[in-house]
Amino acid sequence: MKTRDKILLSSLDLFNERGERNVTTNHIAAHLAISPGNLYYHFRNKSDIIYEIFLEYEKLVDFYLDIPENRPITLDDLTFYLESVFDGLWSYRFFHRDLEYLLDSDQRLRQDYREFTNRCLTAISRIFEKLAEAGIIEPQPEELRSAMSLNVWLVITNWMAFLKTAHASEASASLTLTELKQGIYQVLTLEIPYLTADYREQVMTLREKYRPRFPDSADALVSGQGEPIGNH
Amino acid sequence: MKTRDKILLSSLDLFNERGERNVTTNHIAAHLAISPGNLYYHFRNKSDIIYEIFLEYEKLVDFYLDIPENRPITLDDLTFYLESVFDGLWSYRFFHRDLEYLLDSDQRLRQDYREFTNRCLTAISRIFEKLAEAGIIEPQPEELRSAMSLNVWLVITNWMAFLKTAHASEASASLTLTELKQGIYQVLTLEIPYLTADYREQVMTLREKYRPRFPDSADALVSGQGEPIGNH
DNA sequence: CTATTATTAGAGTATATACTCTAGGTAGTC
DNA sequence: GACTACCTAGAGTATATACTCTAATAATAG
Repeated sequence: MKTRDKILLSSLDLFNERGERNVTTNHIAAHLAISPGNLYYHFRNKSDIIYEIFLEYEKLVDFYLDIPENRPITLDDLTFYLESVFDGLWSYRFFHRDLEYLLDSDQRLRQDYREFTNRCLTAISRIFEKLAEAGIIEPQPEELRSAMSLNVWLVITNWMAFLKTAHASEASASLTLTELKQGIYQVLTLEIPYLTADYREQVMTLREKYRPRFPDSADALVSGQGEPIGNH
Repeated sequence: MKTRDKILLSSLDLFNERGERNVTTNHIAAHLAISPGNLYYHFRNKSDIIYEIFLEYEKLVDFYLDIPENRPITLDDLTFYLESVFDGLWSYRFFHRDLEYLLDSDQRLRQDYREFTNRCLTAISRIFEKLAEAGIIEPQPEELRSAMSLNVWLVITNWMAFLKTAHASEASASLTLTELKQGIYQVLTLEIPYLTADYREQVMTLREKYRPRFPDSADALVSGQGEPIGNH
C-alpha cells in the first residue's frame, strides 16, 4: 500500500480512536513509523488529510443513499439505508465529533459539508415519500416531510455523541457498533405515528431488534423499560 | 465585581464567541487585562473554570425544568419550557460544541453531565406525561414516551450544531437567538402526531411562530417551503 | 548505466499553551 | 503602625504542535 493511503488510513483510525483534537501529525507519523517530513511530503497540512477523509465519507454515504427510482421501496430497503448510514457513521465517527472546529478551519470542507447535508436531507425526504408511495407510511405534506427529515438527520448524526456523553460512565468505555445501531430504534420511533395499519406490525418488530439494552442501572430510565430486562 | 466572577463571565463570553478550543487561559487574562498569575490564583486550571460554568448552566436548566406537580400543565407552560431551554442553550452554547472533549478531560464533569442528562430526560418525559393528563396530547406507553423524550433531547441539544454547520455558509456568520429558537419548530414537529383534536390547532399555530425562514436559497429545501417566502 | 523524478529521514524551528514562581501590593484589624 | 490574609503582576518554563529544510536514498525512464 502506498504511503499516502497508509497515512489516510492511520489518520482515520487514530482520529476515531482518540478524537481529532488529540491526534497530531507527529502522532500519525510515529504510528506509521515514518518521519514527519515524509507525511508532509504527501499532505500539505492536517486539514488536507481531514478533507480527503471527508471526501471518502461523502462518497460512501452518497453511494448508500442512492435511491432507486425505477421501483417501489421496501422495508428491506429501509433497513439497508439505516444500517448503511450507521455503518458509515461508525467508520468515520471522529468527523461529527469535532465538526464545528473542522469546518471553521477549512472553508472547502464547510462548503462541501453543507452541500452534503442538503443531499442527505433530500434523500431522507425522498425515502419518506417513497415509503408513502409503497403504503408503508401515510403520505404527508412536503412541509411536514422536510421537518421530519431534519429531525431524522439530527437524531442520526447525534446519536453517537449522546452515547459517548450520557451513556458511558468512563471516557475509556469503548463504544460498539451494536450500541451505535440502537440509534435505529430512535429513528424508527420517529416514524411510528405515521405507519400504516398494514405495515405497523412489521416495522415495530424491526424496531424491537434495535431496542437498547443498557446494562447500567443508572441508564434504566433512559430506555424506560416497563418490564425488567434480562441479564446478559 | 470580584475578579473570580469576572473570569467566569469573560471565559463564558469568549468560549461562546470563539469556541473553547480557541480560547486559552492567556486569552482570558488578556481580555480582562489581568495577569495569568492572577487568573491561576483564582482557578487551578482551565478545566476548573469550565466546570464552574457548567454548574451555573446546570442550575439554570434545573430551575427551568422544575415541573410543578400541584396543577395541570398548560400550553403556556410548554412554551415557557421550550423558550427557557433554548435560552439556556444559547447562553452556554460553547458547552455542547466541545462536549466530548470536555468530558474526556474532566471526570467530575462527565459524571455530573451524565446525571444532568438523565434529569433532563426525566423532566421531558414527565412533561409529556402531564401534557397527556391535560388532554393536549394522547397518552402514550412509558416505553414510547422515553424514546420520544430522548429524540426531543437529541433535537434540542443539536439544533445549534446543525445551524452552524449546515446553515451558515461562513464561519463568521453569527447565529442569532431567533434562529436558534427555530429549533422549537423542530421539537413541536415531533409532537404533531400525538396532539389531541382539541389542541391541534393551537399547537400548530404556536409552532408556526417558530417556522424557520432561511433567507439563503441553498437552504430552501431544508425548510421545504411549499410556497415562496417573502423577502425580508 | 545514467539522469531524473519520487520518496524518505530526521534534525530543527517558530509559535503557542497551560501553568509556575516570586515579589510585591492592598485592605482590614487590633 | 504592624500584622495578616488576600490579591495581583509579570517574567518565566516545560512541553507540545504544526510544519520546514536539507540531504540522502529508491524507483524509473531512456
